[in-house]
Amino acid sequence: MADFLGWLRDIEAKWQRAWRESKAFEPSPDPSREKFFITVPYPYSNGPLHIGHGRAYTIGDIIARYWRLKGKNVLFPMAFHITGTPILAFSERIAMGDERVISDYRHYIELYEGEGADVDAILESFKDPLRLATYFASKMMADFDAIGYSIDWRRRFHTGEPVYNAFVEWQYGKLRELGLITRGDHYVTYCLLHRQPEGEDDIQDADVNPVEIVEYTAILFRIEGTDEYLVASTLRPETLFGATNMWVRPEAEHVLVRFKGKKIYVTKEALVKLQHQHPGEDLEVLREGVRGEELLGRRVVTPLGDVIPVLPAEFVDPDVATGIVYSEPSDAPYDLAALWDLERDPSLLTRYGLDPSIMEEVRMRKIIEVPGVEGHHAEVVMREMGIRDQRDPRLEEATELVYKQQYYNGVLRVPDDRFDGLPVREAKEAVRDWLISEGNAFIFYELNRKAFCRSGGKIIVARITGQWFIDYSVPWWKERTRELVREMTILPEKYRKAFLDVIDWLERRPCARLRGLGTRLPFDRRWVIESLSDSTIYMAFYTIAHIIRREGIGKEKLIPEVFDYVFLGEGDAGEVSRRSGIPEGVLEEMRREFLYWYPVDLRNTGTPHISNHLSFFLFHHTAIFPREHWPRAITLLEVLIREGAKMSKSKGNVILLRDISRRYSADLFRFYIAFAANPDSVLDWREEEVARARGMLQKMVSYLEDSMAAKGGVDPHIRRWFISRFWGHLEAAEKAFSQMKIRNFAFELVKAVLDDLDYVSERRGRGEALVLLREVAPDWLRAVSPIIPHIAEEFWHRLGNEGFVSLERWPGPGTRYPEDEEMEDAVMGLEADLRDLIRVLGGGRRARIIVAAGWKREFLSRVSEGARPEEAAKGVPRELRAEAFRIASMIRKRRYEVPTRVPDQGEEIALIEGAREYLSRRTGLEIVVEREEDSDSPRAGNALPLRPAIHID
RNA sequence: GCCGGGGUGGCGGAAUUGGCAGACGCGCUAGAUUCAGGAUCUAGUGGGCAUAGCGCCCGUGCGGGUUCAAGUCCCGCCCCCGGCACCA
Repeated sequence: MADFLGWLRDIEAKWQRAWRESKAFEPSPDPSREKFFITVPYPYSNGPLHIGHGRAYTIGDIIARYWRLKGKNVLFPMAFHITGTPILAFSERIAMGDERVISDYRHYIELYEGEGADVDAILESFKDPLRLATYFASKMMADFDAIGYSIDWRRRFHTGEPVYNAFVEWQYGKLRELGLITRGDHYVTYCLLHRQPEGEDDIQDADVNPVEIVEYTAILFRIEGTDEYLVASTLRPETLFGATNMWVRPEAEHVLVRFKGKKIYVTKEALVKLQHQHPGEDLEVLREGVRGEELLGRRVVTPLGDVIPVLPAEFVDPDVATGIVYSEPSDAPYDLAALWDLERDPSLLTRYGLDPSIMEEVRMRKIIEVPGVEGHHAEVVMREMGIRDQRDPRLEEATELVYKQQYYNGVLRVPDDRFDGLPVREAKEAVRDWLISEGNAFIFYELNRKAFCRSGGKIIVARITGQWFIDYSVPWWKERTRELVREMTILPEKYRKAFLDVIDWLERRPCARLRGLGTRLPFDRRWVIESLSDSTIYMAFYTIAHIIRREGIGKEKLIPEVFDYVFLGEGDAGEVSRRSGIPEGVLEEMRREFLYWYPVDLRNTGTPHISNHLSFFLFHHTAIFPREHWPRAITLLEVLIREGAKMSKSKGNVILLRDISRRYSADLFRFYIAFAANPDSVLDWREEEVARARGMLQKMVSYLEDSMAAKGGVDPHIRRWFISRFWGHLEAAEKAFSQMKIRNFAFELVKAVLDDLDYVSERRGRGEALVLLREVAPDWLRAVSPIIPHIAEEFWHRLGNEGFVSLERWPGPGTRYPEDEEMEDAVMGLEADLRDLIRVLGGGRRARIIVAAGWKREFLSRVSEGARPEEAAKGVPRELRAEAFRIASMIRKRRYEVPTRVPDQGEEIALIEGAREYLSRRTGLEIVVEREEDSDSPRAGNALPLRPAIHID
């Protein structure tokens, strides 16, 4: 075939059209048939999908088609997700004229529209985020169709549709009634430029260098003789016991503010953070523009009552926490280094009018004991590393080293019974809690690093008040969900543990934001339900979406009572009809449809969803639905990479789904996805392997074409062998499928059968292979149709069949002929042995094949029927008994495997005679068959049933 | 750090859960055939030793252990990947 892929694409388009026109995959409830409801999470429609997404949909479609073939009434629906900020953000950036985004989207549009389209007009329309979303949704539909997915598109929707909003509002009303929605404060990364929370996606480099929120303890130190406080921040409040002095950066700008009734000094940077972390609280600024040097030389009283001086240090960063720190040189390398600097160079003090004698007030104390560390820990480490001053960049490393050792092995040694003897990791929390409870400290949130949003705005930590949460920590809810996970099917099984761990780990989770597309919280309309939280039970909506659309039912009619009735069976259809204005019959139809299809039989998606979407999916089902409507199974896929590397836009190595039907072919893609890797391993898309897969399909098609009109005789043994193997492959495929080993499934169905056809071609000639293929073709086409439905459909019709192979039944079971399989294995083994001998001997002219004597067959027949080899050997005539025991010992050592049925000598001779021409052709030897009884070869005694002795001359 | 998943030939990766490790494929080697195409076909391919075959020894990150039998189970290490919560 000159242009195999071209031919494939043509038949693919043809059959896709035929399926669509005949509405082949639009199932309705049919109580006489078992249903199978499979879902794959809907895509987020902000741009074209790539083959990574395609893996889950393709495997999903293979599963859908398989169960359809097994006779189930299969529903495979799809919808589109538009909730959240990304679509909104892209739309806004297009409206703002962001060149990079515009160029990306222009490119996407060109990809789909081709020449002559008004790209600018379409781009212009994207200023409306909904238009952007629906544009890509419709393109995704076309992409999916072009891969041959058997989706029921009547049920599609997107998450911005008012009717969907009504559904989600109902869901959240339910969750609230159940007491699963709570409200409280929440700390987030917040952009000062945009004045809104911004997550990882909006922060520069956050994907590679993560931004985390860390908790400092901000401790109040009263300035002696005043009612004002310096507030120093620390990650290690337990070191307060060793505090020797305060550090202030001389040139930093500080402010005096009234906070929680006290007058406190912090840096001006810290003030902004305080304001965002304590919104709505009185934060009265009393003095501004206080330079750090003004504070130097004062004495402060620690919460422990010690009096310590305020000294200058340049390592103090005014933009970290409160911008002031206290010094604990025994355990903090930075502090010790700064003290050394001051001792070494008194001018650092005198320049601020401080008398160097102030250093005498600094009294280092050892408060943490670590086994094996003598003296001050910081000093020990710094001397080892050779660090001398506070500008040394290795101070970070030294700090980390000390902290690590102390965290694991350190014990606090202080004159305070409450804390003395506590391990460092416990002391830290104990001291912090004590300080806070006494009003001497508060928590100050800070980032682990400086961060800026993509537009350059500074990111800080802010408190969101009145944040709505879903409270996954509610014990009965967790327990119900655990029960579900323990009962349901999860494949591969190894992920079940991951689900249980996620359930344990989940606590409260914010479920709404103040920005983004989606559904508003019904009980607080300022908030939009966050995108992962509005997609947990939407599979239920598929069961009625087409009816809502068909009937033109609007949001206003979809009052909560409608969903109560349809999904929970609550209330009375007549009453609900009166209230909602939806005809009673329609309500009942929706109820029937839901009851028929629910629960979800299978949800298929990638492992990255375990810790979020899939767990929420399970949680929400157990909260809202009765047990009989909980999901039945989850199947999981690992990710897809390309040529060993992750696909990413920045690498420019993304293959779009759109390209599949143009650059490859639907069946080739499907086959490759199925064949390249099992779902639980990473699939590496490699062009060379794709070409290999194409070669296999081409070979398959070529066999099929040639077989269409094949007829003629076939060797009966070879026929039984082939037919038996064929059904064996189908059985193996079914078994593989049941374990989600899709690769093995594809292997058995395609490669294994092709290999057998090749073998028959070699053994008996291509003509016989084609006749055999013609015999099994209808069954083969049915079986492969889940993977390569277009090729299957094409040849199914060429064979003169009516109707779609896609709607046929899985074939079999067929007749197996284990003896023929075993006998042919013997021929293969014989060939291999002959080849070995030629290699060892360096050649040969003639091979005498000596088949085992009759007495061995009688003896071994008894073994194959279940007798123990030694027992059976006893029945052998005395003069042969030694030989029989030798064979028995071989059997026990697995040096010889007894055939399941030992053929008689005549049969075995016929077998080898039948293979003589083949063996001769393959080995270049003349083949002669002899009986052991008649042979004068010294090797004749080696002969065993189906393992003849060989004598080469 | 916490939670999870993994370390098997030159490479990607198999091993029905304790039962002949390396399936399948890539690559490589040799041969055949043909150049109308990214070729195709045949044989070999973990290391070592042997050889009239249907063998022997060693080998699954490291160190111990259980067992007739361990890639698989147990104990202790090392390394890699993913996730860690207003992100679709």
